[in-house]
Amino acid sequence: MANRAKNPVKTTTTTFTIVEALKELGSCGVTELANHLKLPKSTVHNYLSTLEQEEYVKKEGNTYSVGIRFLELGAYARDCMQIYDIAKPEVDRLADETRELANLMIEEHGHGVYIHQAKGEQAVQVDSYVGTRVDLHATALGKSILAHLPEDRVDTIVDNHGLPQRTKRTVSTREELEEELELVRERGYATDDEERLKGLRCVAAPIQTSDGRVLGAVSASGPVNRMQEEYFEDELPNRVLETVNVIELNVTYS
Amino acid sequence: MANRAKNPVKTTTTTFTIVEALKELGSCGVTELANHLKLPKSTVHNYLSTLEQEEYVKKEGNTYSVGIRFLELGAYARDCMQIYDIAKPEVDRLADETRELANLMIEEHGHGVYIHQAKGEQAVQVDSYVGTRVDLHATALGKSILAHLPEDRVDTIVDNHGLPQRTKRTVSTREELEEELELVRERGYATDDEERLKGLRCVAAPIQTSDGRVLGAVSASGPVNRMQEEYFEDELPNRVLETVNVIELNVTYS
DNA sequence: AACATGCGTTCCAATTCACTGAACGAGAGT
DNA sequence: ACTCTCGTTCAGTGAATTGGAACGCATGTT
Repeated sequence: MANRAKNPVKTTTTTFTIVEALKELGSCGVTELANHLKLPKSTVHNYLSTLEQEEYVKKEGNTYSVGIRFLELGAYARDCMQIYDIAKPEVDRLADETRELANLMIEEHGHGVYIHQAKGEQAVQVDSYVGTRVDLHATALGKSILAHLPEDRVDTIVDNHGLPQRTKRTVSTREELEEELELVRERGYATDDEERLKGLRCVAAPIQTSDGRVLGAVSASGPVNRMQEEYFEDELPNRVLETVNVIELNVTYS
Repeated sequence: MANRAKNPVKTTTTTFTIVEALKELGSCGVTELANHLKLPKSTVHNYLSTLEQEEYVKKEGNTYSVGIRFLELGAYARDCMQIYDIAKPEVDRLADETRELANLMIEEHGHGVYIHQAKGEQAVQVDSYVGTRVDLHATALGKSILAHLPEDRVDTIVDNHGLPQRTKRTVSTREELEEELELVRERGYATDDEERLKGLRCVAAPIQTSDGRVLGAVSASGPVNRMQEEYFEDELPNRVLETVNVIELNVTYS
C-alpha cells in the first residue's frame, strides 16, 4: 500500500497535479492555473494543450476544464466491480423506501470512494458525489469497511492517512477507533453522528463475502432532526441490514 | 477542435496510452502490457508504479488495473454539466415508463459520450455504458446532436472522424448524413435502425436551449422485435419528445 | 533437489525531451 | 493610439525518460 515508486516518472505526476488543480479551480485559464501551482505558464500551457489533444481536457475559448473522457476510465473501473451491478438496484430501493440519501462505498488505496448514490424524495444535499474520496474513519460507511479489514491493513491505513478531525465528533484517536470498530462488529452496523458533517447522521453496514472479506458498504443518511431515537437506533439500521443481506445473497450466487 | 499541440508533452501522452491499454486488456501484468504496446518492460513498470503511487492504478499481487480514482475526475466533469442533474430524473422516468433502455448523451471533442443510462424492466443489454464514447453519425443520439450543431462544426467533425461503418445500415456518405440530419430537423427526432448494433433500434431527440444550441440528446432503445410500426414510428417518438420538452423547460428556468 | 523459465523489479549510462524565461501577437479596456 | 493582460511560440540547456542488462523470486519441470 502506498509504495513509493523507485524510478517515478515525474511528468506523469505533474500531469495529474495539473488536472487535479483544474478540478479544484473549476474551469480557468493558463495563467491562473500557473500562478496557483507556481509553475511557469509555458509549462502549464504545454501540458494543457497536450491534454486537450488527448481529449482529457476541454478548451472553450481560453478557458480549460476537466474533460468528460475521464468518465470513460472511471466508469469502466466502477463497472469492473461485480459489486456495483449487484448493489446498485438495492441501494436505489433503499433510497426510495427511506426517502433519504443512500450510498454505496468501496475502499481503494486506503480511501473510501462513493461509487453510487441514490436520492430519495427527501434526500439531503451533501458535498459528496459519486467518485468522491473520503477518509474511512470519519464516515459510517468507512467504519463498516474498516471493521472487517485485516488488522494490519487497518494499521497501515491509519499510519498513512492519520485520523484527521472533520468535525468535533470525528473519531480521532486510535483507541476510540478500535472501540468503534468493535461495536460495529458486534452490532453489524455503524453509525455516523455528525462525525463528518455537522447536522448529518448516517447508518451503514458492510457487504461481506461468505468467507468474511468486505466488498464495500451501504448507508442511508439524513438530517439529525429526522434521524432520532428508535428510527435511528432500530428501524433504519434494520432496513440497511436487510439491504445488505439481499446484496450478500446475490453476490454469493453469481 | 483537435488542435495539435505545438510542444506536446510526450510523457503525458504515453501515460494515457498506458492507462488506456490497461483498460483494453482488463487487468494484467507489466510484461503483458509491455508486449502489447511494444515498449520496454522497465519503462512500463516505471509508469505503472508511478500511477499506482498517484492512486490512479490499482495493484493486486502482480496485476495492475485501472483505478477508481478516475471516477473522481470523470464524475466531477459530468456533474459540472447543468444538464446532467436536470435530465437524469427524466431519463430515469422514461426508462421506467417505456421499460426499455434510456440514455443521455452529450458531445465533446466530436464524440458522443453517454453520461447517463437508465435500465427499464425489459432493458436490453448493450455494449455501451456510462462514459462510452461513440461516433456521432452511427447513433440516433448522435444524429440528434449533429442535426443542430453549426454546419462548420459538423464539417470539422466528419473530416476528423470520418463516417466509419458500424453495421450494414450505418450512414456512411456525406450526402446520406445530410439527408438524415434534415429529416431530424423536420421531425424533431432521430431514429437508429440497426445502424450501430444489429438487432437494436433506437429513438432519440435533441435537448436545445431557447436560442437553439444543443446541450445533448435523450434516447430510448430496444430490440427490433419490440420496436415496430406505430410504437416505433409514433408512440415512442412522442414519449421521447415529451421527455425532452420537460428537460428543456427545466433548463430554461434554472 | 537441482535446474529452467518467466515474471517483476532494479540499475545506470545515453540521449531524448521537459523546462523555462523571453519575446510575440491578439484582444480588451482606457 | 496606447497599455495591460493573456495565451502562445521558441530554442538552449540540463534534468528526466529511456531501455538493455542483470538480479531476485516465484513456479514448474526434469
